[in-house]
Amino acid sequence: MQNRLLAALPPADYGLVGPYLTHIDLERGRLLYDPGDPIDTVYFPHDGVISLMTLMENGGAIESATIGPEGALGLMAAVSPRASLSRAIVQTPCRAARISAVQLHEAWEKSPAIRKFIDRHTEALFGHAIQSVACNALHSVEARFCRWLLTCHDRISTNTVALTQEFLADMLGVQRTTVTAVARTLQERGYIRYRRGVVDIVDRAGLEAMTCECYGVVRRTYDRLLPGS
Amino acid sequence: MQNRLLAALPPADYGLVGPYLTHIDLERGRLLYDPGDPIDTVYFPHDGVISLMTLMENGGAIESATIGPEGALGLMAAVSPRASLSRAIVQTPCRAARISAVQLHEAWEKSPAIRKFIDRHTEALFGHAIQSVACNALHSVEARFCRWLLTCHDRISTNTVALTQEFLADMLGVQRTTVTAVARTLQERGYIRYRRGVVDIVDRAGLEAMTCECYGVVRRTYDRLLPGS
DNA sequence: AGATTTGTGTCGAGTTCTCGACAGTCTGCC
DNA sequence: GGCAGACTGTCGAGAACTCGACACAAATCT
Repeated sequence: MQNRLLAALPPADYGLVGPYLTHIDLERGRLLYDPGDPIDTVYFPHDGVISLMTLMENGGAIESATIGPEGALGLMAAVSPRASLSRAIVQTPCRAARISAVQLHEAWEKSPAIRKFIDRHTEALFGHAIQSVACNALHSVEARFCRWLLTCHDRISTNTVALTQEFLADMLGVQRTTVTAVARTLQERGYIRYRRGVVDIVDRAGLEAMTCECYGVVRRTYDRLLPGS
Repeated sequence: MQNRLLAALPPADYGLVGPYLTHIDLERGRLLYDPGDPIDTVYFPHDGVISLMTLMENGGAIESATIGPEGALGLMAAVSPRASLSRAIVQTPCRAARISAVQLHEAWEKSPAIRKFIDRHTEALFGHAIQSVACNALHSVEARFCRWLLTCHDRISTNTVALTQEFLADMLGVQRTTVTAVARTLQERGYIRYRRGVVDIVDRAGLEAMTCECYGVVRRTYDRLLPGS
């Protein structure tokens, strides 16, 4: 599996970035950026999920968007230098390619194809964010729980996700007890199985029937704007 | 009052767009874009507020971001042609300058200053969106009501906002009866006065004390990234 | 093996908000 | 002036979620 943005680049354009890419493994929980950090490195996940989290004054943190193999973390820094607006942490263990923002900026200056996919990615990520604004205001925790699992499942190659209910509660911005209750009903319906720190996705179709439209909307936005898988 | 982006452009750069700007009045409620519409025109408000709304499948609509004199509507279309992701409607009567996306794109190609402010604006708008994701998940209707009023107040020159509770309920994604209840407590505390279709802001400091941190966070993001008023 | 830490199950009181209903009021239109 | 339509006030049942508390279970450490 390979990052979809990189994979879709024509050879000549890939040649501008390929030599500067470093391949790394990102372990779960690794902190890549905090708000205010200068974005000096751009990460292209090959699989797995990176979460963008908005930090609140009380120390809380809630997920505001995610990055997977269809995109990249810090991509806007290729246009011009900037600071991170959010915290970025590695959600699932992740192979990735990274490149310095400076090198990517040079490629951006030379390649229309690279400028185009960065522009498209920015738009897709914005679309993701505004859909989440609506989702968080309108939809139940149950629907959002399913959406989160499905989005994660799309980006990994297994049916097993390592996460604690406590952590997911933070992501969704709800109480841990609420997550426990939702997880129980999903397990009773046979859509998932879970144990301490692990969730298995058993019946994707079941989750899809229970999530809100936002899952599909965001997914289609990415499919429309960015290279297919 | 003048759009802050345009006002901050050096004369030489302004010369690239000035001749193509048309000044217009936008009446309240006017629909500028719906999802999927090609963005052929960019609007620079001199005062007033334009709302970006995410449409849901059931016909509902909820505000996901706002545009005021510190920014512009459709600005990303200056980079390359695209379709709107959301509905854009005029929230308060609004003087504005408009320019065709094609003309603005030509200015974008020639002027580094224009490219820079468009890039900054995109980032600020993204910051606005991700803060709203968190806000909608974590904060009470009361706090969000105050935030909405304050954000609006920043962008108009009067203490009077024309809006119905029904409409505001849609913006916030809550029931109209909830808005009524919140409005009543704010009036009892002397922060606002309202009557059919009109809200007067009486005590800004009171509203500021009651809103969430998100108001200040978004405002500071704009101040940091874009030209001051 | 025992001790400690971390994650989960459950309970219950309390709050916030939903959702439907209906009456009353204001505004503009004919 | 009267009518129609749009906006607001209020009520009440019920659902969703919060928040604190505590017991229990699984993983980790020594």
